[in-house]
Amino acid sequence: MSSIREVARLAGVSVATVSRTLKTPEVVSPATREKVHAAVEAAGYRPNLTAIQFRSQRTRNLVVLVPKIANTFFARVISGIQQAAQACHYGVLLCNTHGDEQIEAQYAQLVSSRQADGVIQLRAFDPFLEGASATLPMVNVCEVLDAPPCPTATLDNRAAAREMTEHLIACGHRRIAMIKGPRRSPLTRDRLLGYRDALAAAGIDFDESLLLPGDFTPPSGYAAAQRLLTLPVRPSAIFCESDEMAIGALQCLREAGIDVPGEMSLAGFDDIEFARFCAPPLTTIAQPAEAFGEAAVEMLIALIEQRPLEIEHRVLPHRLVVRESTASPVAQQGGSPLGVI
Amino acid sequence: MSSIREVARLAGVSVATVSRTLKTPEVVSPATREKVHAAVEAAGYRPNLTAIQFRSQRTRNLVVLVPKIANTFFARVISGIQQAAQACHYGVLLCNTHGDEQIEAQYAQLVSSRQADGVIQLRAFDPFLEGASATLPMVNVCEVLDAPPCPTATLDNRAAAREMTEHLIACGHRRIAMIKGPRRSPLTRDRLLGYRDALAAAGIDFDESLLLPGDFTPPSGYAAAQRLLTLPVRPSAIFCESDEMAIGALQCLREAGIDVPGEMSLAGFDDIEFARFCAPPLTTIAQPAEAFGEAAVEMLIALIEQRPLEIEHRVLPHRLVVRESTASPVAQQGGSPLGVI
DNA sequence: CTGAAAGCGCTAACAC
DNA sequence: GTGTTAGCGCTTTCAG
Repeated sequence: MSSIREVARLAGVSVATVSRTLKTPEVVSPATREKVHAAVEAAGYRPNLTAIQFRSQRTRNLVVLVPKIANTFFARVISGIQQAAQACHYGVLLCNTHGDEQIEAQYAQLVSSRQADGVIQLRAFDPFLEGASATLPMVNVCEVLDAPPCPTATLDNRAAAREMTEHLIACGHRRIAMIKGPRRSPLTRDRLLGYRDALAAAGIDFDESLLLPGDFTPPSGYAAAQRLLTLPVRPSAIFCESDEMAIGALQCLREAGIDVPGEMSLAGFDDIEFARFCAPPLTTIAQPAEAFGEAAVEMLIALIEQRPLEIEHRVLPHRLVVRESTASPVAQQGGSPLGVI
Repeated sequence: MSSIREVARLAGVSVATVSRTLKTPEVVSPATREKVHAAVEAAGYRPNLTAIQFRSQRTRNLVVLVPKIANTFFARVISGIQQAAQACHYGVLLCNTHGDEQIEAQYAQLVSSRQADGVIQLRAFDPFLEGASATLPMVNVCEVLDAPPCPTATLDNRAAAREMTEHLIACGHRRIAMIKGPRRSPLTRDRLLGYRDALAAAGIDFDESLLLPGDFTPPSGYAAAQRLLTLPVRPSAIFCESDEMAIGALQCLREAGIDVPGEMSLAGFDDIEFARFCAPPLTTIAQPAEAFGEAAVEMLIALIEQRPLEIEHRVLPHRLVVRESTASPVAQQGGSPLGVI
């Protein structure tokens, strides 16, 4: 493992000159530059990154705190983060937190231990955030924070939920159930607001019994759908706060022999890859997963490099994607087989 | 940012004693240990990881090279890696290579630059591997390498494909198509071997026209299924080398009005989360994704810490999961609606 | 059991 | 333009 010293010896120059040739070649004469490069080659020199990091107090690493790596949506965000970081010559240190705050805090310490220059958080409710963000560069994306102690990028969840609800109302539905995320999540609360906005605008009474909690996973969607089917007056449409829950709900409806969208319209949220491969393809709200990752990296690096942020809290665009899982409840009498086969 | 020196001053001991208290407490007297711990507390001391890494020539970081982070299967493997690494106090540096060998080589250099202690590769065909693995700790999982230059963990792909084919034959199928992965992949070749083993054992002639190439994505499965439907004599079953391709194929069959499994049996590979939520739920081969990650970490850390490996090339267990997408071609006359709704 | 001191590989003043 | 030199924070001999 040849060091800069070995290269200097080979090139017949000082270590400082080697360092300069590598870092700021313009201040070195072309002739010495040549010599140094030749020596680098000859020595098979590879700079020791740990020494550079140690010396420069910069690691060019970002830590990413994610509740569940294997989640289809998060995986796309991570992919976007990795992509953007790589372009800026930053590395990505990945941490699966399982929503465990202790693990989160522990990993965030990597930054105070100078193993990383900043952290990207993909979730909300963080006591540790409040204290930590004061001292270390941090951003939060995808989730909603009520009093964000750091820059954020989110969706306009209220508007998105309103649009979806309006779409269902426009189809002719008036009894629209909602399978929700965890109760205490601000994100879920915002979406409820949008749902109620749309209801109110259409003069439809809000019915609390049509609200079921879930945890964004298929099994929770399945369970919620089951409960909805036991209601004295069934809804004619179900709006799920994640495609995964919608997929679980779809399974339940299929097993119960209920045709979608013939007898029940179903909508999701996220537009994961499999949404278009459902039977029937799922109406949903597309979230710009990779763009969340890019925004996170962009903002975090600005923070790290002490550049001012133009926008502290970004709102990324969503898009209502209408596929075949939602239709008019009138058509539900006919029950087009096209929706099922 | 208080350093070890500050702690030493506060505790009234030397820096060496502080270092020892932190690293090898057993060689320090209980009394001094107390004093040091108190001083650490008082100073709010956080060890500087970059200094430790630099000094000790160990980073406790693993780099993971993955072709596509957002792939459902890889995401699970990554999750397993992260989990296992965390348990061993190692960090995970994630790199999306897009199968680009230049990027892979560049990232592998992180190790020679001592930014990481070893690399986990999740794919095959790597010219750089041959040279690199000689010098740096590296393992390869999930993929198949013909002349592995490093420890590996794989499936017995031949046996798995044989089992699935046998299952289809046992159902009564004799014309079984296969939608395959990229041609040059050894993994895909092994699975073809297993497919032919089963065919031969059942006395069924091999028909090359039933083999279609794909790239593991849903669109490629869709396209391949389309081509199969134009065949003069259609197969009665399709075996896809990934669930994602099966999902694409299922979409195609649905659009063509072909009932699964009534008119066509369909099988996948991987057992991704959505396989059981397909309509009908997909028969597939379950791969132990997280276990691949754990095996990778275990072997790599052994390599790094120069402990001998009991097994150089591990074969992880697979499992045939029979769901509703495969059935007897005899039953295909009746076409149970339960399969579709 | 503890302290003094010598670096790990690199950068950045500061001289020349 | 280039060389000399003093560390960055920590570990680790080597003495005591």
